[in-house]
Amino acid sequence: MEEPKRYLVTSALPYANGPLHIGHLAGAYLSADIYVRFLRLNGKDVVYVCGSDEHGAAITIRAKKDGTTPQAIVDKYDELIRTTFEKIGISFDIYHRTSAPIHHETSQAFFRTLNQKGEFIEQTKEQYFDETANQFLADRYIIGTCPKCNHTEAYGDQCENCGSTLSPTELVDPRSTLSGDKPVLKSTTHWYLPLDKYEAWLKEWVETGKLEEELLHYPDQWKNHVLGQCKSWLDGGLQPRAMTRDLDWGVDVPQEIKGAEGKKLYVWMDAPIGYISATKQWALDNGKDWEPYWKDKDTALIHFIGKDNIVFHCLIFPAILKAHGDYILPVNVPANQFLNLEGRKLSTSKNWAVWVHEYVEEFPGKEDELRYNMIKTMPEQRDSEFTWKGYQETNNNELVNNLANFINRVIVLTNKYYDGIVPTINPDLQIVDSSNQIEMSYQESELVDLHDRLQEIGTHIRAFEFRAALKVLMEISSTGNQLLQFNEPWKLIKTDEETVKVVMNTALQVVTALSVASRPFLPFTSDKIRDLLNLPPLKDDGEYMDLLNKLAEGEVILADGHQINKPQHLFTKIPDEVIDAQIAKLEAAEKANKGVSYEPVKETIAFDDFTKLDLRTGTILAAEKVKKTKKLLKLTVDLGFEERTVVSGIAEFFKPEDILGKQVLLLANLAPRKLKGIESQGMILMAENSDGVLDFVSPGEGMGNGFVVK
RNA sequence: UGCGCGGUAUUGUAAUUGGCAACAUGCUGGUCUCAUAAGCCAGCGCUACGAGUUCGAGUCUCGUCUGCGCAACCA
Repeated sequence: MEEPKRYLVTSALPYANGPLHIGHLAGAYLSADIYVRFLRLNGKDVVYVCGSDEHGAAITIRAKKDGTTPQAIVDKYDELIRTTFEKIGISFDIYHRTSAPIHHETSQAFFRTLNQKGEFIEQTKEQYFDETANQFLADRYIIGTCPKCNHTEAYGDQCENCGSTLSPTELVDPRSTLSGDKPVLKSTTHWYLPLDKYEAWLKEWVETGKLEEELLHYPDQWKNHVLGQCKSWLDGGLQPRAMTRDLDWGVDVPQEIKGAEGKKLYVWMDAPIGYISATKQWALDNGKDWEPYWKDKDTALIHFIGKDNIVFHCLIFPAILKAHGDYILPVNVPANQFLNLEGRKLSTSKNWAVWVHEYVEEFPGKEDELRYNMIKTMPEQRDSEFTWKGYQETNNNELVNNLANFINRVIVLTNKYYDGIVPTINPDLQIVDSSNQIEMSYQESELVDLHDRLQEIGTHIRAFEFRAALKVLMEISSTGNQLLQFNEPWKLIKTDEETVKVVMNTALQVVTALSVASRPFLPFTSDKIRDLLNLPPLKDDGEYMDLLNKLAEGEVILADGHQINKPQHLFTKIPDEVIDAQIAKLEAAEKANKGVSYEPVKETIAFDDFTKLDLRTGTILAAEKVKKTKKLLKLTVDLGFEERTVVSGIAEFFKPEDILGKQVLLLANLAPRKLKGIESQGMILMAENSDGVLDFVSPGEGMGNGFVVK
């Protein structure tokens, strides 16, 4: 494949129901930002689009909970996310929103075309319906008792307490979140995308890069885990997937289509089309034509996402694009894995996160410090980890001691020796080369190295190896330090002023190169270095390319006689107190969050209701894991007068051998029910804390079996 | 339970086709004094466990343990 004529780069649309945390940045935004900044610096035609994903059931529910409207929720978070991105330097060409009219039109037109081409199949299924609210209920609108852990507030699609994936019909005692009533099953019709029909070409396209004999991408350039996950889905067989929902918040199914009343587009149909509508808006704003970016085969479409979105961007969205026709498919989907925080998973609901909007408030002017650390530990191939200690170390050891210190040394010496004017040199003089430590002319040593390293950075960035690229950037700074060390201009100045000029001029060329090469990673620092050198800020328009060309021609990149500015520190050390405070904050926030998670006391019951429960003491005689389950144990409990078989969802907390002989309380008159084919005759009483950890509720020492609890 | 991606020095991360396991940090020693007590030089330290294929395995195969994700099952 040839060099593409233009690039369309997307980052996953953030969901507008909460602020951004560092995991978002590490997943889909920093990497894309580096990539597009680099392309722009090489004079490429690139458009980088993103926007807020503002539809879906979660937002309506959030609005109801907060006593406000969905629009108010998305307005609030769209604004917060938008400004946060801007402050941390993510350089979108447009940050759009899916609530915009142009998006509604675009996604409806897509649906219309697919419908007209007969790509959809209509299917009728039974779904819960709230008769009071007079509407069908999305999975998230139904809560009930989790069949696994008996958590009473489980959602229709998932129990947040035990993490089980559920379907609404499995919930015990389902209730509608709208009215609180028990919903009824009613049939509803939806439009399904027959992914099974596309499976063959999707498989060939993903695995070989070929579609209808045309090579569209090289699979070996895709990341392992991306290919792996696609294969996993493809091998498992794709199923038709509903592209519509019964909701009142989202993009309407085009109303002229029969049966469209009350139907909205499924968010995963809606959201990726947001990339297209954002591009359209960008084109309108800038007097451009959007179509080549999506329809011309010379365009490289690249989706930056987190690993949770792989299937949507590698299979479902391509299927939609191809079913529509005329559209190109992504040439790569460089998904990142997940970033952990201090050894644990980031969690919005548990408040275990570093919020980016808080970071930029608390660390003003330190945007690049966060970017640097996150690029360095970016989860490119596997999950990685952010720690405050690590953040401090990379800042102090690498940014301050290496990069900023080198630049400062050069600026200080230039001011001291030459009043800040770049010295004119005698090109025949030799200096000590930093890599070979032998005497060479400055041309053949440092400037050639510099050229090679700059090119190497580009190679890495094009291969989505951002950590590796950053490493090479720091090597440039390291060799700068070596250059000064080996030549010792502060000594040499006493004996050989002419050679010192060569050393300093060379060092200034290195600093100039750094001002450009640092740009994709550390945009704010790039501006600061340009200012120190008294050069205009980069316009992100081919400067990297110009620099490489000049170096290749053996030309200098900072001219003799140029006046630079006075020294200023680029980075400062971050002391322990600041780091300790952040760690304390993290723990406090989590604790505070825990404090509010007590379950509310249930409604008052009469004594008679209590006496209906027959609670008995018993001893666990036998325990074994129920096959093919993660959570279930089959227990045999001795009640003195009889033995009971009980299936209990405690396998995640207790090993069978550890609970033999354990005395427990058993609800003995619970109606038996079958779990994985085993009849469970009762329920073991467990206490559960806010982390979902279970423990037995046991009688004191020496109590026999079979006795009544009252 | 199945599938996918992982497990590398104190810590964080590397390692095209199998070929001397690298970088940063850390620690030890040396050295410079332009610089933000920074820099530079030298040294120490690692492939989860067990087997197999191979002249040669971090890399390939099998098993065990284990982290994460996805899916299935699921009162």
